Amino acid sequence: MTITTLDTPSAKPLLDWYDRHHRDLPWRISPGMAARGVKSDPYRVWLSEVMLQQTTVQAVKPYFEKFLERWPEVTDLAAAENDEVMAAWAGLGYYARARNLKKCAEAVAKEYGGVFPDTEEGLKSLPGIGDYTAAAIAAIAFNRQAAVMDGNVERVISRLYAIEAPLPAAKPLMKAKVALLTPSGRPGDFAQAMMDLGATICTPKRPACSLCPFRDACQALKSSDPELFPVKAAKKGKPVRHGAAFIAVTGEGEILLRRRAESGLLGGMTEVPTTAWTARLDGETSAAAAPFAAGWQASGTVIHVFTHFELRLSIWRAAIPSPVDTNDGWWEPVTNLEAQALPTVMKKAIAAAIPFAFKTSRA
DNA sequence: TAGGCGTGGGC
DNA sequence: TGCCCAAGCCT
Repeated sequence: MTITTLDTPSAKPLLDWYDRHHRDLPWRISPGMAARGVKSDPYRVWLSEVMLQQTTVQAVKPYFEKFLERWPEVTDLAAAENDEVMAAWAGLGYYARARNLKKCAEAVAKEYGGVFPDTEEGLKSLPGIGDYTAAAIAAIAFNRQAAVMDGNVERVISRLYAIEAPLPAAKPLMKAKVALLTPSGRPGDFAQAMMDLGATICTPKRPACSLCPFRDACQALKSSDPELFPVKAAKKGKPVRHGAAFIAVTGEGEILLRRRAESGLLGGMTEVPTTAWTARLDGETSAAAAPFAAGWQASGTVIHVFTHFELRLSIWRAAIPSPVDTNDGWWEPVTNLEAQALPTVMKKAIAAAIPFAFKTSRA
């Protein structure tokens, strides 16, 4: 790979654009404040970056506020109960992030005396912090000249240089371009400016090129169509899996819940009893697979789409007078479901059998 | 390395 | 409406 500085534009127009058009976000120090010496809190930067992994700003905002209010410092999070953290994360998705968040907080508290390491290498050694997040924290919280590359930056760079090679193979080339473009002054603002640009101007569809600070330098705009970039490798089809979920409700208004295995899909989260989720549609989706004998009644089907498969869950409901002894799980009052670590698919399953179990109809 | 790993919004 | 997409990480 040959990289030259000859075709590298200046970062100054981008930084000037950022000074005027940056987004105000709960975890962000505005460039004006930063220029006056206000430092961003590494804990807040880390917390927001982990939450923002593959997750939209709008989805993250309420979770960030909730976590910060409940656990104001990394040492507070380190001392929290795992179940509390998982319940607080419920609904945000990619639950391995929550497990790693807790592990990371504990490592920072115990191994680093409650202070985040200030180098990419040190940060990357922590659970849940990879290439992107390590560079982002190093740049934003510690003002290090790290090459920050996320999906936004990939899009901006691929267009700026009209990179024809498909992702993910083209990543090293793109990262080298980012490194050349990253200024030694204001590296954190540069990283955030690239991401704001990708989120608001250099969007996947219908980019607003006339408003872009790189409009004079952009090779895709000059010689092609920016919307054609980045080029991506072909995707594969999404398989369908089937299963059954069982919602048992006692006369006292309790529901049978249990805890999923610690690792894997929805690891460590709470669920209602379900069969295995298999590719085949067979007897396993019938009431014969229920956790105990009762008058199980079909209550429709819930379809939930995960990243790599579509789940069709047959819902079965039973009203029983009092709790039944089961090998695992517990009986939880329906009025206390909001406090459980229930992923969205489980809220949908419960809502299908008990329409008023949750405040919002969506789940 | 490529696949596992959630969820909700936009078009 | 079915897809694409969103501040990726881990194995």
